[in-house]
Amino acid sequence: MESYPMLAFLNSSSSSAASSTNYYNFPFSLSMENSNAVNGLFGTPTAAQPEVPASEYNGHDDHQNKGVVGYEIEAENVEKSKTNKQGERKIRKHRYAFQTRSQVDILDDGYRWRKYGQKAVKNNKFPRSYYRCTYEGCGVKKQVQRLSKDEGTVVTTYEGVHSHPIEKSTDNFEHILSQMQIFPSF
DNA sequence: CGGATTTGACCCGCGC
DNA sequence: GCGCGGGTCAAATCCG
Repeated sequence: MESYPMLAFLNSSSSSAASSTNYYNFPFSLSMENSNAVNGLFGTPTAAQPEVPASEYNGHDDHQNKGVVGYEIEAENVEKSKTNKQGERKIRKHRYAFQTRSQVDILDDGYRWRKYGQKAVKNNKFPRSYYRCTYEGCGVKKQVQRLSKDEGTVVTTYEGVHSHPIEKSTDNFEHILSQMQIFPSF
């Protein structure tokens, strides 16, 4: 539970932008290029908490001094057969929750998202925003919520895998980092 | 004008 | 069966 895979990922993979200053551990953004890598990385059960409902974050924050916390949430079965009530396949989607510290809610990871909903969360004065990837055929979703207790903590939950390249250049990665203030574990 | 956002309604699963 | 909470839709609105 103490070892965070994204650290290894940052070291091994494209850390060009982060090479100059590597005191921050930025989980996604870069990794979104090849979600498979993320899938493999997080496939290893490192987290002690298998599935933590997002609501758990609010009242119970056990993130002592970790700037970034990432762990896999394996959803049992996310079946959304709203329109057609036929026999929908029970596709189990992988969900990855990243807990970061940022002043802004929108952490631009290079993909284009369209906001499609916003709901108030129980035990949280901040709402949760729902985004969907606008690429045709790409049903990747993400939701962003802010801890009411720690205003500076933002939890981003990704759901699904992108099946297309990134649209925006990764040059703005440093810009993304400028938006964030991540506190190292030590 | 076109695409993104806002926002209340609607839907659905679940627990009582 | 009903109410609640979470997730999504969609019409109105905003904005570049």
